[in-house]
Amino acid sequence: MSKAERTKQFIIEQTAPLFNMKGYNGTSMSDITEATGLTKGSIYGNFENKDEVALAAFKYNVKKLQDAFGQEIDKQNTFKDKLLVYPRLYSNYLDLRVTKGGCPILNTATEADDTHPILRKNVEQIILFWKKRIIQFIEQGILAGEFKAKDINPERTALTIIALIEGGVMISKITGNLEDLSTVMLSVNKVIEDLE
Amino acid sequence: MSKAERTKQFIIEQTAPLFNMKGYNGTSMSDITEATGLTKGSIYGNFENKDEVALAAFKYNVKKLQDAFGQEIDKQNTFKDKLLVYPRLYSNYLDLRVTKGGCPILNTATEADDTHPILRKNVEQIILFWKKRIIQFIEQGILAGEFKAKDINPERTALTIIALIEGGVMISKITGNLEDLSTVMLSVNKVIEDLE
DNA sequence: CATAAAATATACCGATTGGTATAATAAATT
DNA sequence: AATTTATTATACCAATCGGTATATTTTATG
Repeated sequence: MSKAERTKQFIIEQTAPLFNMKGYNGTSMSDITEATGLTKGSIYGNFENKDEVALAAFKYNVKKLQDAFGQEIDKQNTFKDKLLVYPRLYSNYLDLRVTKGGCPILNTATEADDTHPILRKNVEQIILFWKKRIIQFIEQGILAGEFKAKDINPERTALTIIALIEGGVMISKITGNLEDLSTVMLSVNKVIEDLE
Repeated sequence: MSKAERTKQFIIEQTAPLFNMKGYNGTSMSDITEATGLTKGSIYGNFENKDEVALAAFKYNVKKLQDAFGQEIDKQNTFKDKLLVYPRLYSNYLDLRVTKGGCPILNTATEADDTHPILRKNVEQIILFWKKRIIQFIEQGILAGEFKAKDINPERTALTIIALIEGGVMISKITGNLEDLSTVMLSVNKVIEDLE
């Protein structure tokens, strides 16, 4: 890894929590130079503009999320257990502070949906990818005989799980009560249990 | 209503959609003067600062929401029907454009949680009030014999309904697919049906 | 070790930010 | 109708915004 590549990575790592907490509009270039200890020349030598830093920070935060979940999902042998990883890890997600400032998907989605087309498109793709993954687990679970084939709507179930998670994070962050999130995760558990 | 009061109300009405779409940080004083056709002198003659405009706009958006739902809830005779108002109205909430830019609770919560203590506190109170209201409907429904007394956790059910709604709004707004929200609302329906 | 190339720092740009003092105007009161 | 009061417009403020040209320093290469 060249010096520039390392610096680029360093900038991303230092600003990712910033963008997740303060948002795109709330994070200024001086916030970025302050957090990294670097100067504007250095930042603009490694990134085209603020948009590129924000996008890289968002992708970094999402990757962190996906890595944590992907790793745990891979350990599971049944599709039900794979699905159950979501409520289990999210139950103390805010406590673990995987991504400081809450869920980057939720944060970026609500800020960018009406204002920032590039970020918007990126969040949309992440959500659609996530939905597809859950749908696949459900469909594979049906084929494997884990779940009942009738009365199951994989897409609806996937959307329900995602909505519960993101809504739960939102509630928990605003009340400051981490238990709210784990309470909502009990409902995600039930949704998964009801598949069989 | 005095001239000043009318102007104040006018400013709120014109800026409420702005704050809901572009957020607190994304809405500038010039956005406000442009949207109202007034000058800074007029804005600052009616409001202390930008914070006050934002807070008033948020409260206005929430009231609009509460009025629409409260009115429909009052029409219902059973507590189950009162609860069912939420999924029914939210099913085409984004289509109705009651509050342009999506749900003000969701938008303000995700922006303010780590950055804006005053707005944060206000959103928290709204959420707690909403939760309490749902819990009351459930408890009254149990007393009225509409819902079964056992195996029901009113708080958990309330949090689940709110999470589903807010999560559903977030998904629908980012995908641009209004059907996603109504799909998630089917799950809210089920949560309510399961109470009896 | 000298030199070329890459990376970072400095100093600046015009535009915009939220906010204010004061002047001009409109409304209410006598 | 005259005068006081309330409201709105104008003109300005320092600070910060995102961004850039250039100088300096660091790193890699011959």
